[in-house]
Amino acid sequence: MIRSTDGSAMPAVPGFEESASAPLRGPGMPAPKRGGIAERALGGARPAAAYLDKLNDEQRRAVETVDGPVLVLAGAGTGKTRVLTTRIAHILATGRARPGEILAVTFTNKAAREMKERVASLVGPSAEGMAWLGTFHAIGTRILRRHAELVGLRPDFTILDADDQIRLAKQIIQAEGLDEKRWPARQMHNIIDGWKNRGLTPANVPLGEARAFANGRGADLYKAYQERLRVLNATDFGDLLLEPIQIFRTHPDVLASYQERFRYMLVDEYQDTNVAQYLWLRLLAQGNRNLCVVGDDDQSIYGWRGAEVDNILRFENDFPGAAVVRLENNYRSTAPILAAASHLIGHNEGRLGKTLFTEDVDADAEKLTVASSWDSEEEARAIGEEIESLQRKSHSLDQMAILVRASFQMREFEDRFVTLGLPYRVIGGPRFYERKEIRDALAYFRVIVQPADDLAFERIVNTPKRGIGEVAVKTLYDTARSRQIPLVQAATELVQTEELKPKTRTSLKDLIASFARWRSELDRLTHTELAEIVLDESGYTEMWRMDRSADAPGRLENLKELVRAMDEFDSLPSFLEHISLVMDTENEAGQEAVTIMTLHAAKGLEFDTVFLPGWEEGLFPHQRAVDESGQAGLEEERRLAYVGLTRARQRIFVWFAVNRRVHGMWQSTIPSRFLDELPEEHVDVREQSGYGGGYGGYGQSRFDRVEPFSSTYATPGWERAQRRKSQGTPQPRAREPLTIEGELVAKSVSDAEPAFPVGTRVFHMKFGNGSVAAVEGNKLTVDFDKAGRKRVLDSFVQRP
DNA sequence: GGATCTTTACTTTTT
DNA sequence: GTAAAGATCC
Repeated sequence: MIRSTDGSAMPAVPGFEESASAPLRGPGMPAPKRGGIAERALGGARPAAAYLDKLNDEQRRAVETVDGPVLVLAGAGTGKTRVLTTRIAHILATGRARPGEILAVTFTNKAAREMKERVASLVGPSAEGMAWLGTFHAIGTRILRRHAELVGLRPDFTILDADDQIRLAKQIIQAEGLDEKRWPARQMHNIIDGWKNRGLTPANVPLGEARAFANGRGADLYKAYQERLRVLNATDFGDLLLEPIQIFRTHPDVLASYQERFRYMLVDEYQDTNVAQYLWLRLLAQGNRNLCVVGDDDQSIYGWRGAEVDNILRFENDFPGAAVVRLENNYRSTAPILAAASHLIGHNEGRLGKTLFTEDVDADAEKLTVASSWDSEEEARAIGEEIESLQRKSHSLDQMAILVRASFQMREFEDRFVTLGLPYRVIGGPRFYERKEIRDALAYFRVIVQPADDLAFERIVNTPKRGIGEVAVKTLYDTARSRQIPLVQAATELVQTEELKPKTRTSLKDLIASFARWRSELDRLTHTELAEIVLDESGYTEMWRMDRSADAPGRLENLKELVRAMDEFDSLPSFLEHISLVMDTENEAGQEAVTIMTLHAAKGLEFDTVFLPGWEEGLFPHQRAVDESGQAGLEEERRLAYVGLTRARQRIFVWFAVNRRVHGMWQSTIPSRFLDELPEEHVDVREQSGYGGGYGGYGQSRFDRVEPFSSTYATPGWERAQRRKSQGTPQPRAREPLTIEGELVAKSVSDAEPAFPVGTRVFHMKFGNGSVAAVEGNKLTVDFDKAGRKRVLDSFVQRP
């Protein structure tokens, strides 16, 4: 995110709203209830201990139980963030620790930012000294940079994002001569990511799992991947946690220094921690055990990316004697909403168990509305009408949200709202820094700052098109790989030879010269000036200006936006450092609008009115969750429903469509089992007429039983995929000889004594046989029998 | 090397 | 149905 030097949030820059991340305190994140408890708690600086008055008994206990392990089970809307921030304020106010001695960890940058702001509102500017308040990854990076050399990295290592990781995985797969179709890079990335989430290094991946990928070579590929990262002086996101764990384990003195430094530790959203994060925390907490974790097992919805609800369930075992505080007093929702949410989540087993209650006894509180439509288009139309009707009763659009299970559902709402002229905003979708043009531009900057950044160089070497095609890139790679040098350096050497076609050679030479020039101007120009020059001289902006496609102007606008965003930082490296971790931009509040987002994205937010469409079997609970994770999957889906319900302050509309288009085919649906898990006494079933049938009164459900649709997955493609998965796959043909480490070392050592002295007969793939006329380091001048005199690299010739 | 055709996936997604 | 990535053709 963009922040000014004093740490306050900057107004969002226009254009950034396309990034569609949740606003800081825009419509999605409303300010606390006017005159409400939260607002009073936030009300400016006040004498010490006054902050405690604003808490209820349990919250106060959670704040004041400062020493020793504490588990705070905070239900939805029970003032979880307030407890965390007040606790920090309390520790500071009572002089137990200085700001720099508190470790406070969150999952998202947004949460970290909010926490810092709220602590600042309680304790004033000293909150700025909280250097260790941040995301797991930000703090991990900080630790790793300090001790990088202990794990074979330089302190200026680059952090690769998912895109880079997949490309790296692809290179490994190719280098190993595996069939890219059978073993997709994306899958390899997922597997490695999963291992890293579980704290597994290549050496301790369970044997069975290591075998599952690439005919038993899964762990080898992981190892190769890690080795590549070292060569690139890079880490991926998983390493930001794994490497510090490694350091802590192998260097007790380093661990001890951190255990001493962090006098108090706090963790937000503990139910979302994965094994690696758990191990990391446990190592740090073993010192003084002043660890306070806050979470809600009922809101654990990230199991699919490695979160272990078990971490929260077994906290008391890990930290015997832990104080457990339950926050159950809900300040957000009406009684019927809480009753519905509690009733639904009560169908899950294996909970720590909390019962939310509210002191708000509004006799007029609305029941939940459950309604159905003939199909998904009708559903969007009906919800649109509902929104307009609320709008006429002067409800703010900012206070309405449509929470969907899967992003494809958003489209029908968007289509409908465009027709109606109803303002909406979509949260989620590709982020600003994930856009192609932004990533391309960043790649240029990365190569300038870090010439060894091969992934960045490869990305832009032929973007815009400059005649450096597949063949040329492959030649670059071969050279780089065989000599263990970065691509840029390989390119520098290759252009001095005649390995490449003259045209290719010239443009590669130009590119390298450009990079050298830009790099030399790094100190002379401001980084924004340089950025503009780079984008201009490289022909990158020109490329989009020439592009006649509809989105080209928008992309140019994004590039301008990028340069504007860079202005907030004081140097190119600091900008790059920032964005690798904080791929996050502010959303301006702008016009009043309905929010459309996924249930996952909605966690932590609240709205007066919440629409929950698509409650159909197969979609919600999602078929795949049930198929792949069985009961556990179903329970996670139910928690997702719980999260959805508890986002609402006043009213909820649950919707389902009788027919929905699945992969382009209309299919009839079965109403979600979750509908029947809502308490009847708090639900108004809206009888729908107009599509025949109707429902209610007959069948097993209160909702119409419709023909079950044939499983989506009974399609030929799916079956093929299943067959492929289950079959033992034969070793695909080796595409190119494996480059073996020993050989490589031998080659680079050979520099001292030429492997091909003058007069040696050599063979070159392209130029045929010839004899060496001169040797200059690794460059040979060879008189070829047919092709004449050429300068080539020694790694391209062999003895005949 | 670039344009065009074909194939494939298609839940959720932060860092 | 659709969009993006990959393969194939020119």
